[in-house]
Amino acid sequence: MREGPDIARIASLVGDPARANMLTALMGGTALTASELALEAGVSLPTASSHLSKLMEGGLLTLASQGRHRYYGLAGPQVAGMIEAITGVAAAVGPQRVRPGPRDAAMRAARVCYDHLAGEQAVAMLDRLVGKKVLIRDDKEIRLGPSAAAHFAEIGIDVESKARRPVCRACLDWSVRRSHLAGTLGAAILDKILLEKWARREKDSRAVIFSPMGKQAFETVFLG
Amino acid sequence: MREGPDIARIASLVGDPARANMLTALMGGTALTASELALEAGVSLPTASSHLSKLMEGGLLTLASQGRHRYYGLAGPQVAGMIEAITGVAAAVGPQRVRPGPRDAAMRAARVCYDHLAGEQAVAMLDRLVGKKVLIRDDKEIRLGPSAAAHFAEIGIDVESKARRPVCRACLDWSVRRSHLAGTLGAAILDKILLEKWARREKDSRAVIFSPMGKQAFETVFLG
DNA sequence: ACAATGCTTCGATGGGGAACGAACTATGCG
DNA sequence: CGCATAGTTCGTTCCCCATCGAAGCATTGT
Repeated sequence: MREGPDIARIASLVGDPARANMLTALMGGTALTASELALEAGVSLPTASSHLSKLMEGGLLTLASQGRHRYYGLAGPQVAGMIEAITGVAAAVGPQRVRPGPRDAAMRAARVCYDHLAGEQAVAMLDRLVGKKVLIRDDKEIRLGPSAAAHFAEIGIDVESKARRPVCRACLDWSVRRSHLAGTLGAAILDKILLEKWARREKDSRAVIFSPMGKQAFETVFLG
Repeated sequence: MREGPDIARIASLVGDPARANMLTALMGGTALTASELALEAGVSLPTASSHLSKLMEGGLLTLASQGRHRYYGLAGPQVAGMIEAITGVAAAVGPQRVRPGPRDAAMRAARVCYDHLAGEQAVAMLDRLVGKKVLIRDDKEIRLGPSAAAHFAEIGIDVESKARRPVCRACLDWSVRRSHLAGTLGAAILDKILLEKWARREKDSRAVIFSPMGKQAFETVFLG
């Protein structure tokens, strides 16, 4: 019978699906509110709150209170490294799934992540925006570049942040293992994509299917 | 709501105390039988068997049947790395135990991590090898330098990689929070240390105790 | 002061899974 | 063969904890 660092305690904190989803969401590097995390995890607010207090007690999260908002974030790089290690094993061991069907391919290409676009398309888009210096990537953070307002106004998107929620946020993509764009800007872009009918959402799935013409338009506007 | 690699599934496997004890025991690097693991975990044989089949199904263990004995071992370095990462977090946030005992000091100084050396000694060694440009550290990756083959041949270690496993790999050290050397080269070095009797393994522990002379020899060869 | 929002606490419910004893299978030994 | 050792499977019991609705605090806005 062994003793030492209580590894089971830490692992079991990550071992609940709701908590695992929350932690994965926080891997983007930005702190999120309890409500946002409840959405990410797919549980009610009371349930999320309970989970969050457990994660706090376990030392995996930090809390920054700002008025009536409470921003939860990962406690540090060591915790992030642990999540990444677990994700690595899960990814290595997981693909026991029988042949990735077309749905999986579609999911990898483009899917909804809460309220914004994720997948290869989304990662390519963020790369391009950063390449054109419309957005500026600092370490793990993303900010608007000087030309951002003009650039997005042309497309018909207002980058003024009405809500308190950040305009830009990096969100880690599990299929590509790189960041894509979240935040109100990411949400606005997804809205536009669906509004212009460049793509439609697959029913009962997070996959986003672009029409041939829609893909062309998307690439012209965001990857051009 | 997120999807992707099922991290909760993997984490919950580690999240049970009995299973966590088994995995920790297997971090020593040697495969153990079901009965031995039942003892380590402090559970009955049927319970242990049930846990082991779950760990097998989760892909965390390998099984080698030899007659009526069934030897369970960690599935690979990636799994070992994950356990180390979790241990690191647990040690960092853990209930700062009243005064670290001598055993803990020994563990911090040098211990076995699956099949290679970890602890302060191992971190110092990697630093020195990188300093001498025998190894080259790129971001998170470690490669052989031009002089590596000659350098290790002198010591009696062949750096030719026969297996598919990488020769060098960085492994995060929970006690020092820095990387040490894993991979086939790391394993070969541990082999040499034990073969030359520079150090012995503490019974029922992962600690590696250097003799005064052995430490001297080790430092001459690897830190000189 | 009152309403609205964001979040936590409380209490009741239900399901999952960890535990063990007993019975069963498999390998080795005389 | 029969007996012993090593492990797994089965069935039962029991406890922990994830879940949600309702109610309670706290902060902000009007």
